[in-house]
Amino acid sequence: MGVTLKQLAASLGLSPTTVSRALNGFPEVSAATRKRVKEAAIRANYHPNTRAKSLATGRAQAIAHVIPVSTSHEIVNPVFADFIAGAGEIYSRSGFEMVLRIVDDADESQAYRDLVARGTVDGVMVHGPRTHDRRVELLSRLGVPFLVHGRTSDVNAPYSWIDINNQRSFHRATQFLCEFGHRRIALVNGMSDMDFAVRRRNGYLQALEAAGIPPDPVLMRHAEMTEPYGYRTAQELIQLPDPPTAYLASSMIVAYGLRRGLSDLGVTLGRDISIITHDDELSYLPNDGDVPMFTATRSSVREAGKRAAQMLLKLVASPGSGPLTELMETSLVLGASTGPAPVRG
Amino acid sequence: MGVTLKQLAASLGLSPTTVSRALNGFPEVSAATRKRVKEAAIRANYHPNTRAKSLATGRAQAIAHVIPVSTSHEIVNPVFADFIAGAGEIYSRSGFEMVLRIVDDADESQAYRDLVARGTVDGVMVHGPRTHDRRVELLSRLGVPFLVHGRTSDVNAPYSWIDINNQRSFHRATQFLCEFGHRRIALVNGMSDMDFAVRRRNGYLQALEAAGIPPDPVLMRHAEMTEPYGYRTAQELIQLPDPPTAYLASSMIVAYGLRRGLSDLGVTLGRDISIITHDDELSYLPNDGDVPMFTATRSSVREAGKRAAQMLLKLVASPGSGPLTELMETSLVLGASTGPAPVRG
DNA sequence: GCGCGTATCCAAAGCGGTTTGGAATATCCG
DNA sequence: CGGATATTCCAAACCGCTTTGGATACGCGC
Repeated sequence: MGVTLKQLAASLGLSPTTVSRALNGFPEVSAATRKRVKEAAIRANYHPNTRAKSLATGRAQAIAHVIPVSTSHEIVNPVFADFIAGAGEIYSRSGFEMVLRIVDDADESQAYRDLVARGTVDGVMVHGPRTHDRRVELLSRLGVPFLVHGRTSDVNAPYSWIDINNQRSFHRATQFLCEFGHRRIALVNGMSDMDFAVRRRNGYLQALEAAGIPPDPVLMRHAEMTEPYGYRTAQELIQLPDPPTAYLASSMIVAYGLRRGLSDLGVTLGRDISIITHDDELSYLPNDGDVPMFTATRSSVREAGKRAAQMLLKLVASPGSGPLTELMETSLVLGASTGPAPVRG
Repeated sequence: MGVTLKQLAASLGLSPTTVSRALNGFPEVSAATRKRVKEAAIRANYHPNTRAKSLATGRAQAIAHVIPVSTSHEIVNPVFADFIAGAGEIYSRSGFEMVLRIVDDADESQAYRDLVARGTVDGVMVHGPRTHDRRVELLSRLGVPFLVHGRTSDVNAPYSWIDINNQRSFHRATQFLCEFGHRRIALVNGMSDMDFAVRRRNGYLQALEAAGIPPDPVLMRHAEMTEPYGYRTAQELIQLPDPPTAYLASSMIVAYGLRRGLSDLGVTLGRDISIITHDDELSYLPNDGDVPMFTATRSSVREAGKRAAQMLLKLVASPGSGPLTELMETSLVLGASTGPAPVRG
């Protein structure tokens, strides 16, 4: 353990009060003393004890990220890693700590209560919101600043969130495919209770309707976004009497699966069959270059993490600043995986 | 904020002392009182303030995970997410908090000093060790319990770690390929300064030597483990005058890239060319089924996270318990991506 | 009835900081 | 030079909990 304020003060022949004020930039201390104190602090490698400080000030200087992992489908969404990397950068710059909680969604409510009652953190980041997410109501009631990465429907109370424009993205992507003459377009989506999945489906359905294409339930898939899910889906759908000529994938991982499933059957992407995927710009799955492999709706989840952290810190600093919201637009990036619908034989 | 101990005590007509002892199971309190206190605590949704508690006890009840992210190669290793999910499960079961630090490796040393001097955590988990990692020495000197996920060479002081047997895994995998008649085996490895990459290369080299195959530097690749890296490598190596008939990949992501690179050239895995990959059992990249897609050296990184957390908690509980080490063996799982070396035309 | 052990509870002193309300010294001004 | 005003520092209370060292009351044996 390090030096305490008291020890430092004693070694300088000063009171703890003065040392505290000198280090925290209060005006009631002479410039000479402040300099002397600061130098001594560095020399002694003095760092104020976090717990004591936050007990005294009432601020925890920490943000919790609560990551739901249900026992049923134990998938850790790979976007968390990049989102958290972005947020962490902001936190350390602001002297905040990031507390991570992996929580089974069965006792999730208890986890939030606990976190707030114990005063462990000043704010909460909510991950993976579902369509009707009770956490928003719970956290509002608990009166702790929080920000949702994504949104949830059917909640009347206002709340702070950051999200990408899922609906518009998938609308555009679908529209783009329609303009290329595709009429059988499959939607390979995430779990149906996730809010983002619903919004993407809405965008998809609206674009189909605008193009006068009746939606086909067989072409709309929902599941955990793994690579084999993409593979399986491609292999299944291609056997349909009237198979899709284009696919919309909800993540790069799924898109890789689709691609593998299709190319195993000798299909050439962008000629025989088209794929558009959402691309979170995960660092180990870059979809870049002059002509990216996939045509994609692109948005950096790492950047979202940065902004989310900034917004949440603002909410913590001034709780009255009302609900903050940010809707990030995605860019539709043209890659090698799309082309006009093949002319029917 | 919740109820305080003092308030709870006042509402019961008891002293804070007695309430504290009642809740923490001390014997100096009557069964009747204890029952009364516990019930009141639940009714009032009382949770002891973490900061006050740990200030009083001197234990932070928290573990730091420090994740290095260098500005040069900003990759967030996808295994972190699953490792952390495993560790987090153990922590919450033991009432510990997980503090995450994303740290630029330039000021990494400062981050550890800070963390310890401030008393923010009781223990530190070290991620992504390099071959000569100075962090081990630093943390030993700071006198904080720590555990390395992986190992580092050339450190004389003993330290605690958990690792998979990288060398043995890649030895076995290489040997397996040799027995199938392969003599041109590429190693598509991670960054060369990472400790795991060195150990895997050693295993590979030893197996080659045992089989009487001189190593070819051209076939040994090192880079950040992205999918395009695998793709590019496959496309490059196949153009060699004497191209490899088998590949060893350091991760599923890289293996996917290799597979894509090869199948784009019309290669059939397991017949024309073989691939063995290391498989961390990432939840969104399952390599399972009756016949997994890839023959793989398999080891669950999530399980490693669990065990690592348990070990670190043990170190924190009894610092004298000496360095704890665990070497996890991998299993070599036969999949569809390997077969005998093709007979030369 | 007295002394003593035991059961039960409490007052007060920390833990390491911040912050309020002075006190002591220096500075200024008429 | 005396009093008002800054300037500079400090003692002590407090944040919410644990824990030491009693205090009180009770039961028991002699």
